[in-house]
Amino acid sequence: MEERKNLDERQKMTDLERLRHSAAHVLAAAIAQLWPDAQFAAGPPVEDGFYYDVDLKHRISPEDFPAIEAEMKKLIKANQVFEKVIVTRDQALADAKAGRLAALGNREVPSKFKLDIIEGIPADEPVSYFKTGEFIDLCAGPHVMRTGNVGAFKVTSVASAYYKGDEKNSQLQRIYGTAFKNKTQMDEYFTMLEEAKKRDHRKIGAEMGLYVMDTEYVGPGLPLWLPKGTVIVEELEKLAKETEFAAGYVRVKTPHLAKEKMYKTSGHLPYYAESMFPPMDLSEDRGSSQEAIQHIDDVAKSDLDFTKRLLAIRKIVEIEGKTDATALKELFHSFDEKVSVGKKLIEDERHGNTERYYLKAMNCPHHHRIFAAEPHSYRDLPLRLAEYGTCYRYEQSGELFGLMRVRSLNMNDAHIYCTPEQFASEFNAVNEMYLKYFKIFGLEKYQMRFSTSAPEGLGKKYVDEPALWKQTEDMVRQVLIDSKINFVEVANEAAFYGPKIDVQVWSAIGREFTIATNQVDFAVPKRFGLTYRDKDNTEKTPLCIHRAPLGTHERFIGFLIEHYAGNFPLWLAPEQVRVLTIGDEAAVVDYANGITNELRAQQVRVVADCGTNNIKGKIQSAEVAKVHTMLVIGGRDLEAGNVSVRLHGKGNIGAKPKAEAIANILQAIASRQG
RNA sequence: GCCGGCAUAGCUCAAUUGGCAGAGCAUCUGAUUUGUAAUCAGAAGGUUAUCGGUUCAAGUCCGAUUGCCGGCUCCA
Repeated sequence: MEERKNLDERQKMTDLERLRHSAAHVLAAAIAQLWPDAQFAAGPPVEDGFYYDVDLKHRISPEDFPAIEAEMKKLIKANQVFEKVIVTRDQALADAKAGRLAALGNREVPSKFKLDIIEGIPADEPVSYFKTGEFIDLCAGPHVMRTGNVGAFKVTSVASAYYKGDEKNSQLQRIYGTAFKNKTQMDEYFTMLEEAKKRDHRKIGAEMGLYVMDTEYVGPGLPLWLPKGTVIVEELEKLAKETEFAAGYVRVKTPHLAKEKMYKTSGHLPYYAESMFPPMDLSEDRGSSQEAIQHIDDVAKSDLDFTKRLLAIRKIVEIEGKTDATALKELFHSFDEKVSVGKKLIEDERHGNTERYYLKAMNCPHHHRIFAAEPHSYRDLPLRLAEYGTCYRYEQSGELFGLMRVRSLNMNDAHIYCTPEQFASEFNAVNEMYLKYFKIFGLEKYQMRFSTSAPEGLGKKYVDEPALWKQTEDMVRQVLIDSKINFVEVANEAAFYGPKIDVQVWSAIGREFTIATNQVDFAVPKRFGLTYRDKDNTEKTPLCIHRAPLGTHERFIGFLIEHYAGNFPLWLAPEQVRVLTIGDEAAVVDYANGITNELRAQQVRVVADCGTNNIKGKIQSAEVAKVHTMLVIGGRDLEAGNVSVRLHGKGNIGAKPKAEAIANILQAIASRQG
């Protein structure tokens, strides 16, 4: 559920947010005009505009937008004043019951969501309305002065959302719109959207042949990297490996799955099981499990009242492997006799000869076992284990999104085991590495989101180690402050094992992406009993830093596609150079092939186009394929020992001696520039 | 997973009230011998996502399934 903003925070709204918030009221008033029985929930400004959640029998569709916009236009033209009215709590409750809130007049049914919201307003906060004409809405403000201040607006889409974001609550229609001071700014916004659409990684990825989703044979969210996409994958790996090698990392390789014991020990199962693929059961003797299920089925049949709960247990036994005795007691206490048999079977199963394997959703436990494989002295630390590890996460079907949200992912992962004394410099070095990468990719805008725990989550969402939480959070905060890195702190979003930093970057067209992560782990190494021998000859548990500066191949490349609009710099370009001949005279073709071979011998990704097509056609196809550098070769070039260089999107830059052109290409690739 | 929308050739899109599935690009064949963003001609390409239903007749109407898209919740 979204945190409720207090009045101080509300006053901090920017002018644009205020305008959009007001536009949301105008939208609600327009909808109330068209459908008087509409029940409104909340209508805040959001990043690109605003929305209002409404409960309405009529399904609003894009076909309704013109009518809604027309109503809004009338209200804006009327230039109604946003009039703030402070009311007593009783008055507000009475009005809500009379259906008067978020409405044009009294109604037969109460304004149910507003009623609920009033009840949630803290006692020390005043209750206020905003009135525009006959439309009265419960609202703390702030607003613009008049509806006429909403200069330009558009209703953009409709989607569904749960009341207060909780799936247990009723489902509402969320009407999205956007608003700006004037039409010029709104046009700029829509131009940006158009640009984003053109740069959509799914579109460009398909056009350039970078990856495909074979949902029929492989599965949704499981991308296949085509040869051209694999080039990018491997160039990024090369960059990461070089950078990590220089920073003192060592590389390891681990399998894609592990026994259940791994994730029971790590503590991931209770926190993370939902996000993992269901386990593979390799038990030699599955009898007990089958028997338990059979028994439970029989019990279920024997008493319909309990069917539902029994099926829930059956599911737990069958899938989750959770056989919590307390939960069983609670559910079955009135069923002692029947249940005792089932319980016994389940216990047998738990202690039985089970072999359950999970596809790994993260690499850390494997790395922990590598740490555990050999004894360590404080002299070995920090130990930095790096791996481009393939993980599998069972993302909900509705979450999958091109390369940005997938079920198989390759993480630029590493785990740094260090002493508390080493922590600050190690953590800082990781942050420095991020900045280094940002420079290479030309990312000017970034922000680190520092996520901390919340006291009420200890023992539930987070491991119950209050002292360690405080200690590590303080350490991280200090590093961030000392290094003057741009960061914001958000409470209650940490990983279960420690505070974390998510790195947000903005692409060339200003869209935000969460790319990388950097997490502190003071809990899991302890659970695996990892230790090193310290100077004082005692065994101590190391701290662990999880870090993934390039996130996953999948998301990072998705981001890069948009960032570069598919026009990759030379070092990343799937096809770096294409040699184009003018005609197919043998001498010209020989010269072209010679250049092609020379480049290929230097590891340059080069293709020769020596066919009989005319040069315009060859250039057209090279440009469409976003080939970075085109070397055009005709009789003139052959005679002079030149090549004519043409750069994608930049046009012809003229003839150059062959050796010079090749040297320039090699230099640009080696320096990862251009 | 939930709500809503969508699904026609490799890609982008056509197909009148239900009445013979079609075009451009890409592909293949041949011709064209060309100086910086598309040379010409021909061929091939389809159980209209899948399964079921209504109908004399279904790409078109109805139902289910799968996938994708926009959101919600979640997240690298």
